[in-house]
Amino acid sequence: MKDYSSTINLPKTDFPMKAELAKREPSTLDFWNKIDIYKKTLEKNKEKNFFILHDGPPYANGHIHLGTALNKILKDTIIKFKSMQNFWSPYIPGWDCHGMPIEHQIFQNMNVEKNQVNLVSFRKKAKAYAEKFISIQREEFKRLGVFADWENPYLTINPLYEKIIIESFGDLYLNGFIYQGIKPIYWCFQCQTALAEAEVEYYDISSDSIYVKFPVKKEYKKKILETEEDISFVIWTTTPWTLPANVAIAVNPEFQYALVKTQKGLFIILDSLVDIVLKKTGLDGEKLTIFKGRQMEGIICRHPFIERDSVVVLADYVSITDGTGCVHTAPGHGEDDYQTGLKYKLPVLSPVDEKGRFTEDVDEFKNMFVFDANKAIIKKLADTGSLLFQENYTHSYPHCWRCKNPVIFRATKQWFLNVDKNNLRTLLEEQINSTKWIPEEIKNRIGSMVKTRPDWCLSRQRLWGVPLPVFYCKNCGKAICTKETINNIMTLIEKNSSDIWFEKETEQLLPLNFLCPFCGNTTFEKEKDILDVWFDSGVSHLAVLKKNPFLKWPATLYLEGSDQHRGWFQSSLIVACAIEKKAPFEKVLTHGFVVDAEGKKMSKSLGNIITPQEIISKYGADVLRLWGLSENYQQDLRISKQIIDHLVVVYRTIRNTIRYLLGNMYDFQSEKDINIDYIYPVDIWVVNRAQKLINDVTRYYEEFSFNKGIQEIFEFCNLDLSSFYLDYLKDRLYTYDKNSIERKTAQKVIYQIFYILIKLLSPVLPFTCEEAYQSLIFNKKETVFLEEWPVVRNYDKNIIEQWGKFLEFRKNVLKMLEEKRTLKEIGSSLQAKVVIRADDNWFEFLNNFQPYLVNLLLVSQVDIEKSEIFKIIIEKTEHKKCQRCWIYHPTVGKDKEFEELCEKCVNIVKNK
RNA sequence: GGGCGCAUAGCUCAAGGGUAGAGCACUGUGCUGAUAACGCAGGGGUUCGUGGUUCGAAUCCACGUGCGCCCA
Repeated sequence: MKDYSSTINLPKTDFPMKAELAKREPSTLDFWNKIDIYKKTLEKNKEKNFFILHDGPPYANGHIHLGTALNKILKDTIIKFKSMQNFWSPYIPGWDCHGMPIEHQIFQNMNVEKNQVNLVSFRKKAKAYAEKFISIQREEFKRLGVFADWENPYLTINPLYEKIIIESFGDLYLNGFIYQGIKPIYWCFQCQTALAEAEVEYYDISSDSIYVKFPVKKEYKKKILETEEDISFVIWTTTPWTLPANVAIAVNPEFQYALVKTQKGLFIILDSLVDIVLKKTGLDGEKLTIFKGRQMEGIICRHPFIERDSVVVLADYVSITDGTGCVHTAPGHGEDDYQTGLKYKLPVLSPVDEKGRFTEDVDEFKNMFVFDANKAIIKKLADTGSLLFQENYTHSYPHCWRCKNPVIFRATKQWFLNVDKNNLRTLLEEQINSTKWIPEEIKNRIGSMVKTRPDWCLSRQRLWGVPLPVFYCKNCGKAICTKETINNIMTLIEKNSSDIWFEKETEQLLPLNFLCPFCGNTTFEKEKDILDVWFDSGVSHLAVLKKNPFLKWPATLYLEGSDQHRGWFQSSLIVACAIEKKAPFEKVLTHGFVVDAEGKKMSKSLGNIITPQEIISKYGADVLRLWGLSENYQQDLRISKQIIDHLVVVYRTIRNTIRYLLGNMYDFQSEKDINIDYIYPVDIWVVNRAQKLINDVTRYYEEFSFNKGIQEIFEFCNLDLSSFYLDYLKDRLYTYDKNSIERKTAQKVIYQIFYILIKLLSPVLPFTCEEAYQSLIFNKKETVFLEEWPVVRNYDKNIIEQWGKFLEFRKNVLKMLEEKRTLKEIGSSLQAKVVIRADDNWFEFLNNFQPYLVNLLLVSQVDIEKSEIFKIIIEKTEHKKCQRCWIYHPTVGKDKEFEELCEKCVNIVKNK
């Protein structure tokens, strides 16, 4: 038997089936780099509509993880999409460079303490550290295929950026948003320094747990019971030394409290703890009444040993299991207490100095170290008859990470941004309402946060940051921040970076001959605290969007993880509303967090961390991108070996479809070819189907639902192309004459579909699409990213519907064929003859598809007969197989010269 | 402990009161002219649990469980 494979037109392409992305992607990166793709794609859209995605700065510490990778992949995909849609969409990446984690790391490297360090050299080290990780992360982001202005990122350590931070602070200060208040912080009396949350470690210690009477003032007793007897709240504390700062008693509004009559008077105790308290204090008791905590709000008690009121307040953190249910509250000595204090506008007392000794505000215990004062205070309570009970109590307590001593909570003077100044909070809420939040539900989340949030504490007792640009007069002690001082600092910082604040003496930071605006004095001190890093990034829209004429303010889109509701979204919004009276973004899109196969977060201790580097080096960046983009990223995103394996298969399917299209276009290369008219109905269908694909995918991308778009593309490749259209097309492509109308029109369709697919996929799989695009033999631009997004032409819904019905019919035929195949009556479907008994409707419908039914069903014979009932019958064909086109045809054997061929093939072979 | 959210096939996702649906994976099979490919068919679900509303609930309500983010 003769081999005819050399006489048919088989696919031919250099585009390999095996992706080997890890190996191939770097050369695509080189290519992009060489042609300066970011600039080129940008210039294409000069003077077009703006689409400004403002990059939230990742922290310049460590390598990127899957979360940061996901964030950049999403941003990049959106920008690539918008750029192809001809939007002016520059992408200026940023980094957050100041702050605790870097400071902490440098201290560990240097192995010294905060007050031992040379500020200037310390800051140099911190800067170098940040810069090191900026370069590392930059390369890692580039490797993901992200197009950006990598040479000109915005950095919060750039002097120009720092200048804007100072300017913004000054702006807020001069408009009255900034005030000084006091707030408790962790304080190490040994190291004499403030500690951040990350710098405390919790160990168990044994403390004095005491129950203390707080008598209710006479005029408030009737709120509980009309009686001549004294009524007292029994409070509980494990830090007796904080009692001098007591200003309130907290009760839980929802719990039941009892008034208990004992030998020592009437006591208010949480109902469920009465028995325990009586047992411990050795008292007998009788419950007189029961009431809800809520009813006691506002009752005023007397402090047991200081002339001061203590008011009953409500707090839901009051525990049902420990103590007495009435919690001693000192806003100067605890975070919970402070928050409650803010709510009730309680004074923040903190009569303790930096060495942990009582100040003169506590006359009786003045200069006494607070932990030593515990005993003295307990004695005092016992002497005055206020102490009801005392025991040792073991509990977890914060300690300094360096000296390992227990820390104290101590309130210090700090700078705040007043969220209610000039109705700022109302403006924030209005602006939240007029911003488009995606998904919509997150509006509630940020809305309720802003509604209840306290003033923003801007002070940090740290070294690695931008200084709080405030001076204090050495004579009158007043804080000074004026237009003049701010301008002077701005000029200095622009020239020298914020290091200058730490390098120079106070007077050198002030304008020449500066006088205190309050008292005319000439000597000053500079503020030692620095600004919260959230303030650094919170002004990025001013420093980046406002200062660059090629960008615009407000941004079109912010896109960050859902943790940024509390973070950057809020800090940016507050700064913008206070200064510009408007939100800095039009839309805000959020994504979830990356979790493992079980939905658990990734952590060292669980050992379930997967890094982007692992995936890229094994499967390539395009597979990683496909992962992020084919999940619903508005929820948490799972990742596991199985998920990646699945995506590799999806990737291969798409790649292979593209490869097949390319392989059949190797000789399709002129405008003349493109201008042939369609003649086959099935071609017209697939072209319409592709238009619907463009329409659907574009709509999904517009709403950032990439997963839905990708699913549609994938199903198009699989269902419409692979399993039907391309399978059907093989006969036309392979067996007809190279330049026949059958083959050329098929190629035209393939060419068009290829273009559509490549464009729709290029924001998602940039490496693969570029590679495929470069394999195209004619009519291409320098890069696929200079192509324009396909515009949807009108498509005929009727055609799509008709063919949908046909494909359903085809499915039935295939099922019947499979039955015969199982019975071993046929192998290839080309061995089959299909007899269709059709009623009038079906007869008419199927006749529309003649004379192509044999081709469309990939069988050798189709007979349609009219009948009452619809039925499909499969028989084995009686014809002989053509050895060239494999179709079983009645003309096989008719030609003397080529007895093995059908009429069509005989003609083609003879013409060669 | 509080606020916000999520839970549908082994995996990624659909269905938003009326028989739970795709693709992948899996199993079987055809082809050997997309070949580390391609075609066809099949099995696979207490829709996280428990109650409630309803003629009828994956869908609406309540409570719970698990998980995530933020806060404490």
